[in-house]
Amino acid sequence: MANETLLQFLESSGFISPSQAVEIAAHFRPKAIGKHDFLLREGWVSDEYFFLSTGLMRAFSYDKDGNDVTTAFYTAEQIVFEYSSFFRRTPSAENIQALTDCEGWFITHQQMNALFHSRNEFREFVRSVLVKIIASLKSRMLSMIMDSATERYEHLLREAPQIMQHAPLKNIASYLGITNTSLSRIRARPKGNS
Amino acid sequence: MANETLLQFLESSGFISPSQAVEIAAHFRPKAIGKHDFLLREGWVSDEYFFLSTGLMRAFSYDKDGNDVTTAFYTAEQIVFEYSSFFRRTPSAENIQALTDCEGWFITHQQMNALFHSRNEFREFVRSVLVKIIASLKSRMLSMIMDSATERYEHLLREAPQIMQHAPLKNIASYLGITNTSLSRIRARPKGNS
DNA sequence: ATAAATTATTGTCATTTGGCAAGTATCAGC
DNA sequence: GCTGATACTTGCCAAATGACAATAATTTAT
Repeated sequence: MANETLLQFLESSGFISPSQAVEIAAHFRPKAIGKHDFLLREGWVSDEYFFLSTGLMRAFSYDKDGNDVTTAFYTAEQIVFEYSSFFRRTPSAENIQALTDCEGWFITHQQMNALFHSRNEFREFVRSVLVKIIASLKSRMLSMIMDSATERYEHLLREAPQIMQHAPLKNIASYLGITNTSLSRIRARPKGNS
Repeated sequence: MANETLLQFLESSGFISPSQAVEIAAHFRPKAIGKHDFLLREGWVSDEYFFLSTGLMRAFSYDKDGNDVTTAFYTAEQIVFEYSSFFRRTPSAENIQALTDCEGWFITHQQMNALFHSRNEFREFVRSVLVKIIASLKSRMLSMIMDSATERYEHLLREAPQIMQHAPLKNIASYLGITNTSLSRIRARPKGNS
């Protein structure tokens, strides 16, 4: 497994030059995760800053009735970790699981912190990753407020078809904030109908 | 206006010592915002990293029908800025407005970046602020998925009564993702009823 | 390949929430 | 204090979504 995608991801942030990317990427170690295996389990402290180069993952926790709720999907070329747990060194409330066979590269919390404090460009990179996470959470939040379930579904279909192809519908339903029954009906409804 | 609350806020992050807090706080300048005035308007680039020491603010934007949607409330002792706009130097999609007379302290983007790169402890502080924002967005997201409108309302009532006291109900309604009609009914409903 | 388990769809009906309009209360400016 | 504007409440009904249960389809394990 070569690390081209990692190099490209580091550079695409706009803060890291090609030669810096090579130096930084040298700290990352490869990691493969089989379908259905876990990157993180509830109660663990997230210790890996994981770049997903291929595959699909999801994060989930449980509601008060014990139902599994998907809180996030992670498609290729994203950093996957549990932000609160990782930075605060607290037990994670979430699980992160592979929906397909996955491959990627990781550094530990300690390595990440060392790079963060020693390299301006990596610092900017880390910050930009956090800002990107905030922006996507906000837009999902806004969508929950302003859009109907149907619109949210169609948006996901348009923006992330990989998810539709590989994730079970019940996971997609809870991610969209609806029941699987409703999702099933939305999908059955002839498209373009009001 | 003395800066004790700012000092205390910096220290309470756990990353900044009292003497460092004094040095860092020295860069902040005081700012007062009258009720209904704006800290940020749609289209501007957010350039102030603003610590709100007293008062209440809200962020809002507009949906496709032109309705005002409250995206966030900011109570005292929080950093107020538009994350994407501030860090990416792009025009803000949101407005940030004072709901009561407000006072606080700010540094510019440039000052913030200088401190971020020159001081380990401030760097950790900035990161912890971003992580806190992410955590609160996630818990609000989860609440949108798992809780009923009534539960979300009661939760807000419990966790942030200042908001209930000073924000118009229509702002609270859009923040909770419901219409003001529905909020009105929820409030009218005898509490504890199912 | 088969059986068991999981996942997805569909029917029926209840509940929640929304849309609109009328009426009431509150607030801001003069 | 008046007056107009804005905000809030309430009634009526419609639309969206959920709950539960019965299939149907698909996946997984053997």
